[in-house]
Amino acid sequence: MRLAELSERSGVSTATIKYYLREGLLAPGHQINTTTAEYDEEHLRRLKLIRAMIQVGRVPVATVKEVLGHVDDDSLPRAMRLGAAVWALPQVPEPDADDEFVQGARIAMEELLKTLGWSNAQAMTAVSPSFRSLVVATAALRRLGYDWSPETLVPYARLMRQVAELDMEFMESHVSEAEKAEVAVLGVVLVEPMLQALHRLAQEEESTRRYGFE
Amino acid sequence: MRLAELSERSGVSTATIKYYLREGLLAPGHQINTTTAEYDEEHLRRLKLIRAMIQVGRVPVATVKEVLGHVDDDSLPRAMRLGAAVWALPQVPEPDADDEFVQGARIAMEELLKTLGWSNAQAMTAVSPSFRSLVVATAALRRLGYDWSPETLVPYARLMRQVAELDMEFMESHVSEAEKAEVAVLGVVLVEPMLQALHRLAQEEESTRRYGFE
DNA sequence: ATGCTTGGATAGTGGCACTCCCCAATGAAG
DNA sequence: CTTCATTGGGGAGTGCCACTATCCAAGCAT
Repeated sequence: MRLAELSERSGVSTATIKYYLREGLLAPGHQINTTTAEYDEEHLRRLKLIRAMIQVGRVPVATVKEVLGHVDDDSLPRAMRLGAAVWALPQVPEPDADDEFVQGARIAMEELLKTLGWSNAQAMTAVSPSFRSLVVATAALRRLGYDWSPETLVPYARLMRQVAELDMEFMESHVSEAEKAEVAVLGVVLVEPMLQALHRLAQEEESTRRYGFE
Repeated sequence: MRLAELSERSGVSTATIKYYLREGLLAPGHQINTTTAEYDEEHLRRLKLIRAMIQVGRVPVATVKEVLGHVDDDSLPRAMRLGAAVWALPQVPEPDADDEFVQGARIAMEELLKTLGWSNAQAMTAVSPSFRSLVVATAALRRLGYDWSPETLVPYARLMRQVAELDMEFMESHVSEAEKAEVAVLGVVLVEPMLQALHRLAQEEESTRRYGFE
């Protein structure tokens, strides 16, 4: 298939596909001659994945490239590919380490992981971007005067652990379909917006159930 | 307090505060004369909230204004203020209604809400931005060949319902502190990044527990 | 009197995700 | 064989966003 067909079947304009090719998000097609390149089903699938990451997952173009690089890195075992890909996803900016709220939040979150017994996560606290996000969000809440303590977070964390178990089960049941770490990346990039949407719907539902429209 | 002090105590540059004032995010200070305005603790608190929404919640400036407008709308009851504020939050763009995947996803998600018995959410399917996000994400997954059916989502939705219950409990326990709908907005804008971070940490933990570093 | 700070306003910056336009080569149609 | 739309490639331009910089006249503090 040529560029025009790839564009039509994916719903992405040729100009944008060219842009992705230039940025190295999409592998070049098989070059037949100076003015013709052939694309296959794998290109189409990859393009759909890229679009989903950008539009649904709101992942920046540069980050998509990095994430896909990790996904394709055959030298890494599966769990590490997922880890590397997730670590590349955009997170909150580095906090000011001197800030008292940040320091307090960090200690509280380390305590949280200890309480939960998440030993792997505990070992990663110094470097994990997810842990950093957690600290930054907690610090922001504390700065606003909310005592967001480990005890408050423990039930949230246990629920998210159950969500992660569902993720893993979904992955396992689909390994045959696309055996790459792609499924894992989708599990983060596309499932997160769904969780967010479900969370907001659940809040509306619960809020209406409790308080009605008073 | 004058502008300089507001800047120092919030960690936001005077130029940026002026920008927020211009954009109408922050109420003007009490004007003493042509060249002096006085700000109070409420301004400081509001500024911290704005910063948290922008930096941690990644909410665009224009949206922050809209959300705060709903939060301050005394003519609405609490549940509706929360709803209005959440609806103003950025969501995925309007999907192509003609797309077959979008249509299929919409039907599947309506079925999901029916199964869950979320009657309020069900009544809102036509307009709720959260429902739309859910449909768009599901359609993207289906387009990639994953049969993401209502049955797969039910356990996720039940877990998010439990999360929403925790949110409500947190809100109730803090009504005294800042009785406005502010707490509810925080519950969405700041809790979501925390949930996301916890989700990713839980995935890492669960992935390592199951597969180690093979 | 002087020099710094104030609010107010305008213009500029840098990043991002495209989008437009031009090019020479080419393959398809008549 | 001639026309002509299409191809991949590349550079420049666009629109939006969140600031950021600069200028200004008025005032307050010393």
